[in-house]
Amino acid sequence: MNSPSDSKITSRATIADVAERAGVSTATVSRVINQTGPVAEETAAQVWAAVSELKYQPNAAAKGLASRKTNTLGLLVREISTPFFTPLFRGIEAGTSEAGYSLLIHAIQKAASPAITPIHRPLGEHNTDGLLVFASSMGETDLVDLHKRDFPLVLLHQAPPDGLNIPYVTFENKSGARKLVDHLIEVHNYRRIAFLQGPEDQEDSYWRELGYREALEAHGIPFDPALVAVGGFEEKMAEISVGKWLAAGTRIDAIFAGDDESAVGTIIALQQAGKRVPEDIAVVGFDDVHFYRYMLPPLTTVRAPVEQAGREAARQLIQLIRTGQADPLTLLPTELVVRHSCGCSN
Amino acid sequence: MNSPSDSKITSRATIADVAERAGVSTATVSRVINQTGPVAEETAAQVWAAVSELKYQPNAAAKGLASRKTNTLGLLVREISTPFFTPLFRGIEAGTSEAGYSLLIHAIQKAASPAITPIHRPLGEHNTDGLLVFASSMGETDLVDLHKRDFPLVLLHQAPPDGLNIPYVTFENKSGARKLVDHLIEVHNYRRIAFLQGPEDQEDSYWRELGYREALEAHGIPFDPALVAVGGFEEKMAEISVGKWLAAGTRIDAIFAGDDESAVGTIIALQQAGKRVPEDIAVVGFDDVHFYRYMLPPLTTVRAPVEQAGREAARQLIQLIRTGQADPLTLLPTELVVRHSCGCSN
DNA sequence: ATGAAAGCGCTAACAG
DNA sequence: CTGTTAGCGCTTTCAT
Repeated sequence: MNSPSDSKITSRATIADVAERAGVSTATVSRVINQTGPVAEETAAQVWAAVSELKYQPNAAAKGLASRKTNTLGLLVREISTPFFTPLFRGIEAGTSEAGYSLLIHAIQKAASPAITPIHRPLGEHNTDGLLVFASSMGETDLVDLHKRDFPLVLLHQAPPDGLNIPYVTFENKSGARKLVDHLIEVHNYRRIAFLQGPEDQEDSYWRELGYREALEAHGIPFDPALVAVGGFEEKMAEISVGKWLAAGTRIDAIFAGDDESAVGTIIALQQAGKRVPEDIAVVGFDDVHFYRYMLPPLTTVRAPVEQAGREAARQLIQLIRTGQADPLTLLPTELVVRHSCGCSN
Repeated sequence: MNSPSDSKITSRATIADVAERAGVSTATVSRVINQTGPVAEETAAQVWAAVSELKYQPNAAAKGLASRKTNTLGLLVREISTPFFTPLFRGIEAGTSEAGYSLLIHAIQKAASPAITPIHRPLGEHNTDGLLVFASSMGETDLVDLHKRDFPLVLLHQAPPDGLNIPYVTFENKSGARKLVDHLIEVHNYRRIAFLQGPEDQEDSYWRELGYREALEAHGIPFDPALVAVGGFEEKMAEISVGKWLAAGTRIDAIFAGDDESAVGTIIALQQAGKRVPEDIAVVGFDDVHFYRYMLPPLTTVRAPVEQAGREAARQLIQLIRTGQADPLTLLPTELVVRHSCGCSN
């Protein structure tokens, strides 16, 4: 098929090579490849032939320079190792590649001092056509800055600062939490329900707490500050907080751990203290992390459509890039998943 | 600080703008920014001042075009959702960003027909300075092709085809499996030990099976084909295979599930059939997936340094890009983790 | 329907 | 130590 001369190919074929091979101009090659502008069928065929003979692949940098776009989306995240990240990432990747974009990732190292924002600038502009910003991975200053410049941005699990019109996708944390706590109260008659807060800068946590409080209020249960502690959406932190409650002898019927990670920590702390879950104290989580399906006891939680959120965020961003417009707020529905840790005999 | 004129900045500052502002040539600006070539301290200071005043950020595409490198590493993966992926990715990201590179990700969709390799070419060349290829995410043809062109490649968990000199990082699957099965035989006196194979194209699986066989042989236990089935490094597939053994009444002392995912499926199948683990049948996994720490019973497994493998792969690739050389084979050590599912009372 | 030519923003000799 | 000047490979008017 190929000429025998392709043994020591060092540099790749350029558009000029293709043009020469096909006997046309580079402009024509560009037209057929990008389907921009009319080209005679015959000519196009020749060009395609040359392309495959030369195994031509356009140089992305040159293309980007000339066309002023990269066909690349940037993703800014802080913490990669949460089980939460896997489905999210999967969704983002799917939404991105389905639309023909590439994904450039940048993980902010947790260790970095909080004040001094590291140079995640490489992702800022000109390297990507738009940015997906997860939770609090970018400082407000930078956010405002980029937005002022009309750089396409979509926020994930974090509301835009002030009244900035940056599209924002998350799921129904409040109503999910509400359903969960309603269940605890209505079905199981628990009254002393504790709550473990997530990280301060996590909006999800704020809304979940609101749902928790609303549920209490709706059932005439007074809010008790002694029943709220930090869980940090982390196993260890939850373990510690629960340990303190136990040590203090706080009377508790059930613990809404804020998320599944904390629920795991909670269960561990409880079991180590000789408490049975759910007989002595019930525990519920949030997110429905896949890996915890087989926890013992099976965890009652709220299913958050994490993957879908990722995909939707990518979609919004691409739409924003292409049309300049996107939905200001995308709220994905959550669903109560009743298993056994709440006391149900599922 | 800034002039009040920065309200309607539309296009970004270019190197020419900086040069003008600082009263020097673009070449000088380039020199100070990239620290290439000598520049008077005073001049440099002026340039930096101009840079920050203009909030200048180099255009990556232009830089890439001119310098013929992208400072970007590509990562090719097939399946993102395995728990295995999280730590791997974390390691890769760390190794990549520590060296000042960016990470471009491309996940091959599983659904795609096996024969027709999709165009994952965008990652191929010119978009990245090198490629990290995970397991069998790239067809051999493409691999050979890229390698022939001297495109920097590092393989993860997959040996290079033929005698191709492509650096390759993985962990000590064989000796890990050996240690595991030795433990089963020597400590617990099991003789009828079954093995669940991973996917055919997964090299890891091959080596684990070899370790398994070696252990049997070393203890004079004849290899019994009836004790080997497919697990696919998947929960469901393992469940099915174990179900078949159970249905067939195969006598089994212990099951080496190939990996942790399969171990979970194995335990589920066993428990559903009313068998106790480890009392009736012991189960061991491989990888030591973080999320399964709290499985019941606690899983005896082999800890694979997944994150380290990712980081190391990134390092090797960068070294290959920079120096043209890298270690042909990087073998990371594995460690036996004895918990309870093997029969030990840990 | 096609070609010529001017950049896109930056780097890298080569002079000075 | 600094400036001039070609390109890098591709897109995109503007002619034809």
